[in-house]
Amino acid sequence: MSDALGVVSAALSQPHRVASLDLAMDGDALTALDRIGRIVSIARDQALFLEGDRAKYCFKVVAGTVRSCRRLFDGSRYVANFNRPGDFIGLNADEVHRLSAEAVTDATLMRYPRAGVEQMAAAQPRLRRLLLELVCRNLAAAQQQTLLLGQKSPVERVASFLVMMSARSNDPEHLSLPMTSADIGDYLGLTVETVNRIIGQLRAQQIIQVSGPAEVLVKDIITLENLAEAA
Amino acid sequence: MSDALGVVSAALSQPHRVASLDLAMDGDALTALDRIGRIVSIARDQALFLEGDRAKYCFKVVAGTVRSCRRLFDGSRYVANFNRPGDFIGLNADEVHRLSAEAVTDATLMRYPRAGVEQMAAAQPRLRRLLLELVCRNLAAAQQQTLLLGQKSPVERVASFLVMMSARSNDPEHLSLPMTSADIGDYLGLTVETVNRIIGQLRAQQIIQVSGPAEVLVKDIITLENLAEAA
DNA sequence: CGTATCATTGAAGCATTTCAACTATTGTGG
DNA sequence: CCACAATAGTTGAAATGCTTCAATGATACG
Repeated sequence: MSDALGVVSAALSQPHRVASLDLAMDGDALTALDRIGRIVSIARDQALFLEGDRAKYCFKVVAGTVRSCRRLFDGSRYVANFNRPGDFIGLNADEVHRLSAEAVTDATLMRYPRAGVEQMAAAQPRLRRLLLELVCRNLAAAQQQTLLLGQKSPVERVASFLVMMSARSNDPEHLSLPMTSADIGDYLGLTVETVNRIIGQLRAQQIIQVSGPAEVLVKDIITLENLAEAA
Repeated sequence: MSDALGVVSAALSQPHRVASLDLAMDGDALTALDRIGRIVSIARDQALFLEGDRAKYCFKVVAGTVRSCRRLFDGSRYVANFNRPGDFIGLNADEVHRLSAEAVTDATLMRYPRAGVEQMAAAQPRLRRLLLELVCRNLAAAQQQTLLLGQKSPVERVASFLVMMSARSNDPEHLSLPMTSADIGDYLGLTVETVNRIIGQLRAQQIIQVSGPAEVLVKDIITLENLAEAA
């Protein structure tokens, strides 16, 4: 069996659960990791790695936004995650990446050789636990997404997405959505048109306000959460 | 932060990846685990534990089929997994279970105290690795399900489900589907009617054959795989 | 300044859902 | 062991709502 030291794309956490903050508490275990890391940069729409690539490295987003996705042979695309600063991307894959990672915006990342990470994890229980925690968090997020795609209506999906982004944002009222509608659509299992129409509705209902390109203001988080909740 | 020794509901693996077999290779690490386990039985439709319950134990299915699911306040239900013999169910949850586990059929399981599992894992690298492998496998399965729900058509979903069940079956041509259409529907994000209509189509096309209640014969796995594949 | 990409809006088509009725099966109590 | 009740599967018809197709408008970028 292959090595499975899963370092993982730390996915969007479910609402009402802070994802990054409690990670900071264990920051020292992660900064230790940084000793074997190297900064890499990547331009918008460039691939960090492709599905099927040998998983030699794993990454942590330092700045910018990255998407984990897969292209299907019929041309459609499936977006599994948006990765924001602090999130890990990488290799729960056996030997190869199961998802591609592409830069939504110009991005800066920390790159860690997987072998090194495994060595450190083997020696450091705290780091090990932290990495496991990340995998579990990702699993929870994936299951949450499963629920969203399987049971929620388009409006609920978009509302959930916004609530999720709000929960992850530094300022919960002020969202920056650097990804395109197509990205969001492929993430939520909807077409671009449907996503936009729903955002239009939410705007008309004064629930959100579009302040600029990629800038959204949440005016009524309560209503938004009510719309989101079918979970 | 809570303990996150994630032992995990080993989900249905994606097609073309054997899930249980390679696990047997590391069986000794798992049999060691059995020293702290206890056999428990559960009747059809009974809950092993509920979403929100304190996650004191984790389980391994010995016989029967279990579903991991969640009930939404609007009455609908979301089935995350079907767990078959050899699969682990349990606690990637922080302190509480995130999903309920209910018996699809009368079932026998091995129950392990989580604290004990964590102790053993801390001491045994092989076991640790094995459990991590299980978590990662589950994550992969959840992402696969995400793709299915987000991108695939109803026919593709049902075909995928059958291919998946075939891949997990001892005899790939002979499937036993103990779960109800409602279970399958909630798993695939479809209504009972749609599931049944599609199964009817597949039967009419001689791709499958329903030999008895809960018994399906796969007559044309190639076509089935073609129908399933949008991934 | 022009081009390519992305967002927006409209209208039509179609597939799944929803609703409803009926049949079959399972299980239970008499 | 039969009969009835409850659950599950099946089929049909209508409705809804998302997708698809198409065109326009806005924005970023060369």
